[in-house]
Amino acid sequence: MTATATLVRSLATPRRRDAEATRAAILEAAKVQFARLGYDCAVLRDIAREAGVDVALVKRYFGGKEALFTEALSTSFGPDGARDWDRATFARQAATMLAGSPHLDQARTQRFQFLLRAATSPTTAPLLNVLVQDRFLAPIREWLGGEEADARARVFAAAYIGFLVERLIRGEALVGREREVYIDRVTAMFATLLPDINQPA
Amino acid sequence: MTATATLVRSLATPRRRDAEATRAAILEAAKVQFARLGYDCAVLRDIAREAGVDVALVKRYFGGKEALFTEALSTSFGPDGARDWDRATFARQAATMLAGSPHLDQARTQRFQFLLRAATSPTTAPLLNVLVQDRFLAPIREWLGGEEADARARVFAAAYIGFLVERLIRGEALVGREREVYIDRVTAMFATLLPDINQPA
DNA sequence: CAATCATGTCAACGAACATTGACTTGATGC
DNA sequence: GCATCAAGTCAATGTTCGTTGACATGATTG
Repeated sequence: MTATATLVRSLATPRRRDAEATRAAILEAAKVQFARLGYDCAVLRDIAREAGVDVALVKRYFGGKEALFTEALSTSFGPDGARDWDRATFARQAATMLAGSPHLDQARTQRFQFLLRAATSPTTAPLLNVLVQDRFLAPIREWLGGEEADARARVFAAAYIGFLVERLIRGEALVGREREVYIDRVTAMFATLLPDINQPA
Repeated sequence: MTATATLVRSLATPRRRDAEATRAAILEAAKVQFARLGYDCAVLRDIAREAGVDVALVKRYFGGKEALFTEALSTSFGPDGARDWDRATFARQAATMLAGSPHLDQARTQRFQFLLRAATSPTTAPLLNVLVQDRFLAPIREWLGGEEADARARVFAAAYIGFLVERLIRGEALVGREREVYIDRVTAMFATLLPDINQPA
């Protein structure tokens, strides 16, 4: 687990005394740890060790744990969203993404874990509130379009969060037929939110 | 904040040396704190203070922090809603329940917060997993019946949690037309999980 | 009244962790 | 080559918190 990161750094960039690379390594390790453990359980020593760096450098480059978290969180909110989703296959794409292919988009899953953990920690929740509104809810609403776009966007976001939580709780990856059924079901639910589909009375 | 609990205890039950009452006070204070802060951020000293009790008594009555948490979680996992749902109106009933009464129930909100915090902390997630499996998933699965009941039950539970989370985050109650639209949308999603409805390809 | 046990109090230990500042090492410009 | 400064290392400090065991006190029973 730790070995990989340290190994990569020591082999790929054997030169030391590279401020930029060091800073980037710390930030990357921080994202991993914060996503996996949340702000409170993540430990600076582990982050530093995973980056192959001394703990004191965290202070030098970021100022402290909270500042490091803030920067990691902000940069994890990249322009990822639903912009490139196809309207016809939107529901299935979202469902597939939630099912989480073991190899495909580990980075994306990690980011969402990061956000969820940030949202449910009383320490970091305030920091996240604005970001969610601006960079997640608003784009989804705009992309969905149609009547009652706002309500549908919120329902989508809510269901989405629910599936994320469920995946976090279970931990194990979905495979085989179980995965297929899961995707089908979630797809069916998301499909009800598209503007061209009317909800049943 | 602290004053209330201490006050209640000191006035209502002026007699000390009541093991049962002490235990109950600790447990109640624990539920409040764990719901508000989560397992990691909650502090035994604050729990004890809120219960008007010395910290050492936590060990005496519960054994330790984790055991206290487990018991608090377990007793907070009561059967929340109706198991006597009508199959024809199940989806709408569930959606209506999620929309909630316009005035939010504080006790229920606290329980939801508790569960959510428990779910998203790596320390306590495994503990919650078992409870969810036994007391929530299994009954739902049995009630749903039909083909792939297990997968559908899990999807339902996940979405359900998501809507709870969304309500917790927003705080404000749903009213008027907004409430109607919300219920319609959620109903449409839940309806896809009933055994007699096939999901679209 | 005395003995006994449950209940409650107190002080302190030890581990974990963020933080800090002094010190060392390497590179860069003159 | 030497002075200067950035980059990196190391040891230690202070705090928070769960835990622990010894001690005190009130109730109950004979």
